[in-house]
Amino acid sequence: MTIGQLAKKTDVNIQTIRYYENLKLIPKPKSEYSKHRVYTNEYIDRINYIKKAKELGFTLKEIKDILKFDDCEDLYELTEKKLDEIQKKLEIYNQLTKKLKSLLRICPKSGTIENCSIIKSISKK
Amino acid sequence: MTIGQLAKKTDVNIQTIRYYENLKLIPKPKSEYSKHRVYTNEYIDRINYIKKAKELGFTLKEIKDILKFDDCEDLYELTEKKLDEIQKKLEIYNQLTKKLKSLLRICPKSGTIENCSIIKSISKK
DNA sequence: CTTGACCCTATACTATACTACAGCTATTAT
DNA sequence: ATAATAGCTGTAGTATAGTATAGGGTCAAG
Repeated sequence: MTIGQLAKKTDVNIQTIRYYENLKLIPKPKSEYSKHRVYTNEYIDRINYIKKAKELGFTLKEIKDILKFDDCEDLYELTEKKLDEIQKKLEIYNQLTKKLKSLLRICPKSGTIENCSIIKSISKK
Repeated sequence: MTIGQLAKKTDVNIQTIRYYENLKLIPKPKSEYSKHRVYTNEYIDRINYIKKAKELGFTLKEIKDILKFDDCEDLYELTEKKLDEIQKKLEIYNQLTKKLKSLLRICPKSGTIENCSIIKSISKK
């Protein structure tokens, strides 16, 4: 399979595949009879794996680590850490939602900026 | 007030203040008797305003726009858009939390990676 | 009037995750 | 055999929000 075909099958950009290769997220394919990269089907799995892990909130750096793990506990800890991070973000976004909603509720939606409640709220120290 | 004093009072890096000036988030201070930047107290307010707006989830680019608004409706719309964005992120993070929690629940926490449920989950297509 | 602390500009670097482009080469189809 | 298509490397650019550094200049105190 060429890089273009792999790109289509995984719905990932060609450049991105080469970028992942540079970051050593995927191995350089052995392309004995060609000067172009020749991929096997395993590469589809590998890239889908990376995509899945990204969806789970892992960074590329962390994914590189995951791919090297051979001890389950390390991954457990990383997943716990990740959950923690995400819950912190959740809290921030929950607060933000409340704040913005209340700003929108009290906004007259018209008039000049001088009387704008949103501006007033931002200006408060 | 010098830039160093302003930096201390607002708890913002000196370089960051100059960076904001470059982005035109804060005006160049008129420093008639000096070749250094001389700030008035208004600059403290301005920078705190920027910090507040950042907390509300606005990007620097958006804050620049907010600072130029003279119509309340424009800001209302931007705030609505921002709320929408944040709610989308909230949803993603909520789903992520559920997923990661269930991964951690079923993880044996020990043993080799071959039987790891987290890995298995990531590998699922 | 010198010295030390602070400030100046401009440029480069950080992190993250790509994306684009120039200039060239390989492969495939006709 | 030739042309079209696709691939190659290496470098640079994108976005976001800064931080760091080199090589100077300025200011205030003693």
